[in-house]
Amino acid sequence: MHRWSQLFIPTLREAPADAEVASHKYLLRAGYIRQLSAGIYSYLFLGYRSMRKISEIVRQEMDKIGQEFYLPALHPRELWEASGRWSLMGDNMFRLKDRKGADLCLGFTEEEVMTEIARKELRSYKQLPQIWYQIQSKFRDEPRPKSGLLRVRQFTMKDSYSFDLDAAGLDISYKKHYETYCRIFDRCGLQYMAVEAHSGAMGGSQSHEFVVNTNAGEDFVVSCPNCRYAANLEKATSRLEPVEDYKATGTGEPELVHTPGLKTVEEVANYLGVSPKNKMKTLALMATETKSGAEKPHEVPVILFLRGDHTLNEAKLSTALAGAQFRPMHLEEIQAVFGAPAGFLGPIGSEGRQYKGIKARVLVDQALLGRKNLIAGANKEDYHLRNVTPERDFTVSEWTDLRSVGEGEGCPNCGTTLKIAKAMEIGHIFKLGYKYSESMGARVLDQNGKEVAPIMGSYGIGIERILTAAVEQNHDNDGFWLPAAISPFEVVVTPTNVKDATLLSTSVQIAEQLAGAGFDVLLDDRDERPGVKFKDADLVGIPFRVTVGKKVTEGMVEVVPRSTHQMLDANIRDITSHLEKLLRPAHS
RNA sequence: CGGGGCGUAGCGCAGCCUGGUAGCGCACCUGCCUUGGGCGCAGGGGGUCAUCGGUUCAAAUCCGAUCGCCCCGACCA
Repeated sequence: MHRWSQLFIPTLREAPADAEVASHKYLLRAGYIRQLSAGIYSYLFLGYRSMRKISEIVRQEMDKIGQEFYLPALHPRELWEASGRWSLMGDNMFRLKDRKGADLCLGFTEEEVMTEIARKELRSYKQLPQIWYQIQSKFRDEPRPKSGLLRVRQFTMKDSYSFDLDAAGLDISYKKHYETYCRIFDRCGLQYMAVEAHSGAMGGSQSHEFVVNTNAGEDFVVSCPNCRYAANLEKATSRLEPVEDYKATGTGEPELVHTPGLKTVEEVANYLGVSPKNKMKTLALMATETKSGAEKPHEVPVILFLRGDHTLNEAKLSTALAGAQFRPMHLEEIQAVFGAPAGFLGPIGSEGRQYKGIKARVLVDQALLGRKNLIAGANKEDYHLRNVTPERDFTVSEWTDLRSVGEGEGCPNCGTTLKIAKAMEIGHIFKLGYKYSESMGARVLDQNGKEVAPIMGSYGIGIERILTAAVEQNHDNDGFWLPAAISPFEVVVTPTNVKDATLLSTSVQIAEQLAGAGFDVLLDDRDERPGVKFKDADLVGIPFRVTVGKKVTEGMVEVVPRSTHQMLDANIRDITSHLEKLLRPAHS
């Protein structure tokens, strides 16, 4: 049992003007956290107590499938050179030098350290599978820390890594993590979704994100209200309504139309009285590729074609370009590649286009497959073409999924209209494949005595994100309430007046009784007016309050759930069983 | 990094345009009063006005630079 009067719980009437999202405001106001610098926070008593409970849930569940390690946060450069990520991570990595001038970095994630251990220690298939995890600080020099604890530069991550002999083994390790993550987030009391995710430039064949719906989130998630389909917008696909193609005009061959000064899809479609769905959109980009030969990176022109009303999904393009960086072409580059200005670019002749002798890569979105008689740019200023038909008028070497799912489109599985909502990522699981074991040289002997690289997976949970998500999901104008399992206390006992000896002694007795029954109890024994205590109790997230007031003379107190404020009178004799029903429903 | 905004007491803000006295609310300390939703009265403490430099008899205020923080766009737990 803790006594509020002796604790440091610095609650604030007003939130600092800098705080915008609910979780940031309320965690500050409730005295959970204080900011030290951009994206760097201190956790005070209540905040850290909640974090410890979250970590403990994660630990208990992870211990069922893996083994906990504790790895260094300080890593030598050589380790990251070995995996090729020392340069790849760029400015996102915190780097430093030791007194001898040797380069070090702060742990961004721990594939390298784990793989280093595997490389040195694992020798035989008999030692596989392994699942190793830790709960540790991670350091990322984010370009833009934001939204309180949502995007920070130092945070706590549970990260685990699996090593298996083959893909079938990886499937099992992956599934174990999937199920474990569900148990963890269930126990933390979150409403979450597992969605298919973009595996990023790091490769890897399969990946799921665990997300929580909230407007404070930074991702968009596409989900089907009917079947179980759910995916990050970066990865999502949809079923498109069929589009009626126009009848060919004239000879049916591509035919120039004069479109003076009309550059956008909208303008051209309006002018010609056609639908953007029957127009092609052309995008011209420059990608930066680094050949595996490891010389200097060079730029490759990339030409993309999409349906006129569709938008490019940059994550999908990134996958199509194997992770290469890209940027829009400059106007001079467009002129040089197409011989025409932006706004009038089109597909005909794309195969032969090049820039400074480097042949352009041409990608065509799948939604154009089978379409006919489209409107497209003519690669001639102030002209477009009618009757453009892919594969007849220009060759398509790659049909690719490049478009973002739009509002109102159908589920790829069942056709029901998809929902798109903002979400916050709280966990992510990846099948890594052989990337690290190969690059770093981890090898075991298989049953035949042959040397093989173990196949890996990597799995993360953001501990602070769980707290942040819970606050985002459960707040009102007075503060927030946490699921009991991750709240710093389960119940606060509030005497309305500590100068009244009966109220105080009854409160102490109730608090001790509840603590004795295994509840995590806070006694608000401060000499404050009841209003102050009620306001603070509402602010700090504790899910239940027991108010000890005048009714003690009749042997009664009030039990108030924070989420609803629906107070119930309870007999003091029954207070323990009353709270057991509320807080331990499974046992009673 | 590109764009925008802001730095004055622990928090929220005014003062700056038009240079000369640093102010308000909350919080904090003392006393009284009060005790079911941030109560009241009286007294009090606390500020290198982000930093550095310039202009001036005189700078929170005008000028320049730097730093920090927040927000909007490319990255991720």
